Amino acid sequence: MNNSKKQPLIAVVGPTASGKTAVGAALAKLYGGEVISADSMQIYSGFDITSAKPTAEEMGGIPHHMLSIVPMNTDFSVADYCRLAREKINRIAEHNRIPVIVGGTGLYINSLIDNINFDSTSSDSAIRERLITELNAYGKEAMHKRLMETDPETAVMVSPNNTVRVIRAIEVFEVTGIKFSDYRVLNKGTHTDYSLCMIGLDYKDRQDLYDRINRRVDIMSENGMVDECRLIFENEQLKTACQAIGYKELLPYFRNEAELSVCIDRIKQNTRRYAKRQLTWFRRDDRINWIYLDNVIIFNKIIDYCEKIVAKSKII
RNA sequence: GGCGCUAUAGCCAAGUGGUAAGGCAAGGGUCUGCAACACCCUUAUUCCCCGGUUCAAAUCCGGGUGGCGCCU
Repeated sequence: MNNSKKQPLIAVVGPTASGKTAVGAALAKLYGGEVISADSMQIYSGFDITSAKPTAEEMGGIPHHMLSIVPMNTDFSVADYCRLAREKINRIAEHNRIPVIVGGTGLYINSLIDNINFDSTSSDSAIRERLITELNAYGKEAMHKRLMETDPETAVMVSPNNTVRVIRAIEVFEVTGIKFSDYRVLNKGTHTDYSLCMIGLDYKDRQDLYDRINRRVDIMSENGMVDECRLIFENEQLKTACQAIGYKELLPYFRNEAELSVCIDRIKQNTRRYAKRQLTWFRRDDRINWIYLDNVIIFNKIIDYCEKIVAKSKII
């Protein structure tokens, strides 16, 4: 009912290599919008080929935001993403244009549209470093036990092996004095600021997606991914960006510890697994209208489907 | 043609008389400041086939079939 007051927003989501880039740009063109990328690796400058950043041609003259906005050697987090992306959305809205979120990083997208609150300081790198030192000294079971004492709800949910989450939960408690389980509830967005239309791209036959992924890795390789990563390997001190698929699998090759073809196969495999994880993230969101691309050969057909979905959502 | 070795999941395998380890791949799931991260769960009623011995066989015996190696 008060949907009309909310900012309309289109989101194009899906696994890697499903074709989001082209669809996003086409929808932005169709509705007079601008694209906001939601990709945790395309955020970094450099890594143009490796992270499959849209080319100028693919952007088709449509403004794209949140691409190449931070140097590779800096830390970046969801909180930073939400803050910056909201600024962009507000500016686009002021010009009465439609923001089109396009990306595969589920955490970024959900945090943004579901209004999760990251404002209160609840991160402290000094404390985190100390906790990691303690983890190395006492072991993961000891850290998990410590979490169990202060916050059993979270401890039960998180395996002792999942040291990343265990440490974060302890960190939140030490910084804020609030249990992570309560912190989650407190910061949970109670509403969305947007009048949403979410479109998901996928393939009914998983093998079709995997074939696309394998092919794309070969193409990226032909287009200079290896040289791009080698240059970064030789010149940069990466922080968060060192997790990029493509980069980390090539490291053994740069160190003369593995053959290139083995590393390329590894990139394909890790990309496939990543796509699978993306799908489990997005599948649980029933706001998403899925389009299955298996037998769709003509691109405009996809856009026709999208148009119908957007019309039905009545956000515009 | 003769001799020897071998056969366990999609792949690599452990198991040599007591009721099928493990790894990889695959599938499903979790996710609130590193998320292209991290983690969790599932996956052989059966061990190439046929017969025998035994309370009990993937394991021992005989035969067959496939693979590998050597000899002629």
